Amino acid sequence: MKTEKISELTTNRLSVYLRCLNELAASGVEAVSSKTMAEQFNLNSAQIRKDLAYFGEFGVRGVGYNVEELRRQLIEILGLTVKRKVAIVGLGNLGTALANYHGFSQGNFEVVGLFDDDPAKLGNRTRAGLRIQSTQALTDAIRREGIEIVVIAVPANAAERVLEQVTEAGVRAVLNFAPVHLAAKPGVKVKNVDLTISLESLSYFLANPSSEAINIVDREFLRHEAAAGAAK
Amino acid sequence: MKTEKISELTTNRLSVYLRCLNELAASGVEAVSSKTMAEQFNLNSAQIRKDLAYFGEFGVRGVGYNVEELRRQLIEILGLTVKRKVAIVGLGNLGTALANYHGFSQGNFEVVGLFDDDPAKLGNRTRAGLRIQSTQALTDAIRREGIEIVVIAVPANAAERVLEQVTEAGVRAVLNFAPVHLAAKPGVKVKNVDLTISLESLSYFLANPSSEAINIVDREFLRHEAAAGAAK
DNA sequence: GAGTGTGAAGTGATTCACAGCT
DNA sequence: AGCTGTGAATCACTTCACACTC
Repeated sequence: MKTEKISELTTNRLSVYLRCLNELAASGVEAVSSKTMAEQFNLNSAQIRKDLAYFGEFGVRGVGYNVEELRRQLIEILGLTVKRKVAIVGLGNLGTALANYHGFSQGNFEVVGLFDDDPAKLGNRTRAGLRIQSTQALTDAIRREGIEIVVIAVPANAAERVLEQVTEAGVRAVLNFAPVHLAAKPGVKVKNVDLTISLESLSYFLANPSSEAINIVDREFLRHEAAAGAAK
Repeated sequence: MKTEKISELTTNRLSVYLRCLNELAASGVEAVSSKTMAEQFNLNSAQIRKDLAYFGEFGVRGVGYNVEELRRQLIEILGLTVKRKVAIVGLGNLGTALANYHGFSQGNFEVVGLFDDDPAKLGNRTRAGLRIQSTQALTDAIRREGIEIVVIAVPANAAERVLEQVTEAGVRAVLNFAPVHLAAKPGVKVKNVDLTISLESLSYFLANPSSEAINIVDREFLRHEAAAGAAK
């Protein structure tokens, strides 16, 4: 076990390993080797071992990893032992979608607040029965409810302002769907999901079929897309 | 100008540059330097110059880049001169959201088909007035309408099957929202958007505040998340 | 024999630094 | 003087290969 800095590429892969272990556990499999897991996502087995070794010695030489135990360890490492409260800001099409999206409220993340500027939307409810509130109530709600993650689904020009407001209120984790680069303060993490980049990347590929270079495509599985930029 | 292999990290950044140039053009700015652009997304100016230099010599030494011309060039490079037809498969919460999502149908991408297996959904219409069709009609529609991009928004266990079907029908670009690693055939590009990984990544950060290492966060802006794995 | 944990080597991406053009 | 284009240097990530344990 080392105490180096952990790359986000590594932690992203931990999520994937966890998913894999969940399935194995559900099928009653008790042990698994890095090689077996590696084959599932064309990844190198050494990479899996290395990723895990950053956090401890979870395996048994000659045997492999105990599925249940490794699963518990990953849950612990990823901080999934506690439920995180989530607020969604911006209830346009995408925000509304996310509010109704099951995988979102499911499991370890619970959407507890919806906020929008548009007076016409106030009071509307999503399928889950949550009421849309004014963004003026956001700061209060974050503090009162202990909201840890904010999803920004507002137009690009409003995103920076929302980030400032929620950072001010003490939020340190933000999932940003607005197509802008947000400059986060140190200590605040912004993950970006940029559908335009994804689509244009596909467009590039369609326009330049030669870019298909098989070995590259392969290796690019699981690089992460975009993480925040702290100022300076 | 080189003819090396272009990394997806580079093409993702091209999208960002284009966005920036669109704004500059809208504000009437005529020329811009790599340094100015770099400051906007805390990126290194050499990286911008290098990214662009893969495709040609667009700048003028001592002066910078002409906004309009570089914009045109990027549009050309990214294949955004033609409109790409898009189909969405899986009209659950997320798929429906995407179908109604404006940024999607806007600009260079046009959603022309919605497909779902659930008989109860058939015939339903989205805001834009599109009818949901059976997935049995998918293969036909792809060929008839010239659909180039398919968005997969079905549950994890159905995603692989959809990928096979649309690949079979000739689609070479796929945007996958299902939380699984899809093994694409060579020549087919799959971009993954995995909200679970994003959320768990934020959870990891909340659970391990020490992971905040400022210089790393900075550098991680704009790495891409996950691209397909071709078999083998 | 099988499979982990890990230094060392290899590969790829970013940044530096500067020659060369305007 | 200012800014591009690019080889060289640096840095980060992945893969190899093997000592070690069960």
